[in-house]
This record gives sequence, structure tokens and C-alpha cells, in this order.
Amino acid sequence: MSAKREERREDLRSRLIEAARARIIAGGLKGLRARDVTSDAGCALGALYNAFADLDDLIMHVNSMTLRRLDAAIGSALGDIVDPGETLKVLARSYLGFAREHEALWRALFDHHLPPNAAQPHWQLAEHEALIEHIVAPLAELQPQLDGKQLRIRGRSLFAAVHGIVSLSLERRFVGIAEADLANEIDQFVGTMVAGLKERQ
Amino acid sequence: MSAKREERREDLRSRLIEAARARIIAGGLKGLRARDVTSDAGCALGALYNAFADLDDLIMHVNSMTLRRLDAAIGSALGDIVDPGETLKVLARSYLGFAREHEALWRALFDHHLPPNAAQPHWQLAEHEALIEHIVAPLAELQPQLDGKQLRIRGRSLFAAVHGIVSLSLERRFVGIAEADLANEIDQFVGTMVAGLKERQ
DNA sequence: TGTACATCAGTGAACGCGCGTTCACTGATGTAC
DNA sequence: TGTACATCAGTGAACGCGCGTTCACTGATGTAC
Repeated sequence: MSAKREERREDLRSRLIEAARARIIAGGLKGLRARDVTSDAGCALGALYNAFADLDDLIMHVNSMTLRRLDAAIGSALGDIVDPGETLKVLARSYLGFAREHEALWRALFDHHLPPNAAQPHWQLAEHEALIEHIVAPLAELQPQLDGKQLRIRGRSLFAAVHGIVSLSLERRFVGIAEADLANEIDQFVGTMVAGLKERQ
Repeated sequence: MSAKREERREDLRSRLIEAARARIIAGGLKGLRARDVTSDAGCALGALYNAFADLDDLIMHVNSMTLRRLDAAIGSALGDIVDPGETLKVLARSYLGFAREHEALWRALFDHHLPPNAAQPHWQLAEHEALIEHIVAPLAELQPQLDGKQLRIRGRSLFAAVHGIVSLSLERRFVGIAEADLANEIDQFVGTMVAGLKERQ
């Protein structure tokens, strides 16, 4: 029976993921060091390379967990709203809320780049796609003339636009919106988009 | 007369900026190494630290040049358009065009982060502000009820939204828009925003 | 149940590389007289 | 104009640090008989 070995292995993996998560929260992705993670997880440096291919692999697992939590946060914020315009507003607000609350983890989603050779794994693509689907549903009601492909493109634009506002603002550099105005500005932005979408339907 | 010294110094500075620019174009900000820059510029490694405070300082000068070229590109694209909706569309299109044409330099504007102690210099703030002013003017026509402060905030939102779409898409990762659809999608996006702004005026 | 062997997780010192920055030194350029 | 001295740009080897990854070794756990 190697089930026990498998169990220990899984235990180490989740301890490493948890330690990496905590380190990213504390010091950002740039501050993540293999030595810190392994000592926090209570194992030797080399053990990381038994449990994961390398540090990038570990980071991708942290990111995957973050994406799942983002999806859960959005899902619970949506509740049973029916109005599509309201749905889009709540989506944007909960995206902002998640980014604010888990800023370092959320930033790691976009800051982590693999070395230019190997491509993203499939499951990550699927997880991103799932996020976009939240937007596609209300968009389909607002613009019934669009087909599925067009809707998914439009959904990505809308996501990217809101993400841009949130992202530049939370960087607290020149071009962003002051933190105090941000929530209202996101609301105004989505409201304007929805008005435009209805108008051009 | 130390004018000759000053002249040589300026010459070295601009050779270094030019070399750094070329290296960023070739290999991105991450691929920029002090040794490469100085050997390209035809001086010793240490000379860099006579001409600039450090590598960050040099990068900021490259970024400043990039911002000025972006501003010039936008200015010339605008020509003498009067319609505010059309102006916003041309602004977004020329932003996309610039990002595409000078992708690595444009990316360096946002990827370069100073160490967390010292803040951005003033001139960079002013250069960013000037960019936003391009957006504020047409926005003021579309939403005459807004005051200057509100307009500047709204202008930043709009910039950040378009930037988000361009940025995520040019990363060519999951959430972006395919390159072929991008120009059209930006047009649609701005069109929808303008319709919404008119509607809610 | 016990013994011999195989497997493999776990260890952490050492490797290797990258790379920004410094610094003692040189030589050209400028200044004083 | 010429000489002595001062200044400072320019040099590149060396420093220093960070840090991901490897690897020979160990010891615990599992398997075979």
C-alpha cells in the first residue's frame, strides 16, 4: 500500500502551497524565495523539487487556488440577481473587492510569467474561461443580437476594461484613480457601458 | 570653459539612453543589462554611473522619451477632428497603434517599478497628466455637467479601461482579445462608451 | 512473524549563474600663473 | 606661450549578494519470501 506515501506527499504539497501563499501575501510575488517557503512549510529546500517541478510550478498552483477563490467570491456576490445591468455592476464591484482584499495574490495572477518556452497549462485556460462566462450571461441579455463567439469577445473586453481600471488604480501610481473614488468610478463606468449597450442593442 | 566637458557628458548620456532603448526593444525591460548597454554605447561599465545615478535612472529617461513620443503620436493622429466621440475613438486607436508598434518600450512604461523607498519624480507625473488631458477635452463636451476634477477622474477611468483591453490582449495570454479582433473591439468599446455617455449626460 | 532487500521521500551543502555597483587607478582636459 | 597642477571623465576587475536548482547521501517505509 503506497496510499500512505501518497497521503504524505499530498500533505507536503498543500503545506508548500499554503506557505507560498502566505509569503506572497506578505511580500508579493517578487519577494517569494524557495528557501523561505520550504522552511515555513517545515521541510528541506530540496523537498520542494520532489513535490513540484520547480518554483514556477508551485506558483501556478497558488494562482489556481486564487482563481478558484475569486470565482467563488464572485459567485456568492451574484446571489440571485436577475437584471443584467445590475449583474454586471455586482461583477465589477466584487472583482474590485477581491482585488483589494487579496491584492498580492490577485496581482500574482498577472505578474507571473513562465519562461518564454513552455505555454500555459490547459486547466488555467479553463479557469479563466469560466470567469469570462460570468460576464457573458448578462451581456447576452443586453445584446441579444450577438452570437456566442461575439459575446465571448465582448465579455473579454469588458473584463479587461474593468481590470485595467482596478489594476492601474491599485498600483497607486500616476495614472490611477484615488482609492476613495474607485468604487464609485467603477459603478459609473459600468453604468455608462450598460447604457451604451442598451442604446446600441 | 567646461562647456566641452558638458557636451561630452550629454553625448554619453544620449548614447546610453539610445543603447538602452535599443536593448529594451530587442529583449524587453527584463533583458536589459548594464554591461550590454555600456558596451553598445561604447564606454566602460563604470561610466554609466558617472552619467546616471543607476540603471533605474537610465530606464526612467528611456521611459520619459517613450512618453513624449506617445504624446506626439497621439497629437498627430488627432489632427483637427472636432467631434468628441470621434476624438475619443482616434485616441484609443492611436494608443493601440503605438502600443503595437513599440510594444517593448510601451510595456516598460508600466513594468518598471522603483525600489519601494523613493517616489516617482515630478516630471513623470506631469507627462502622464498631459496624456490624460487629451481625453478630458472631448469628455468635457460629452458630459458638460461635470466639473474639472470629475472630468479628470473620468478621463483616467477611460484611459485605464482602454489600456486594460490593449494590455491584456497584447500579452497574448488567456484573457485577452485575439490580435485580429482587437482594433475592431476597441472601436466597439469606445463607441459603446460614447453612446452611454451621451445617454447619461 | 521475521529477515533481507528495494524504494523513495527527505536532507542541506554546494554549485552555478547572473548582474548591479564600487573603487583604486589612468590619462585626458581644463585652469592658474 | 609654456609649465605645473587640479579636476574629473573614463576604466574594468573585483565585490557582493541573491537565489534557483542539483546531487550524493540517509533513513524511514514498503515489499518479497
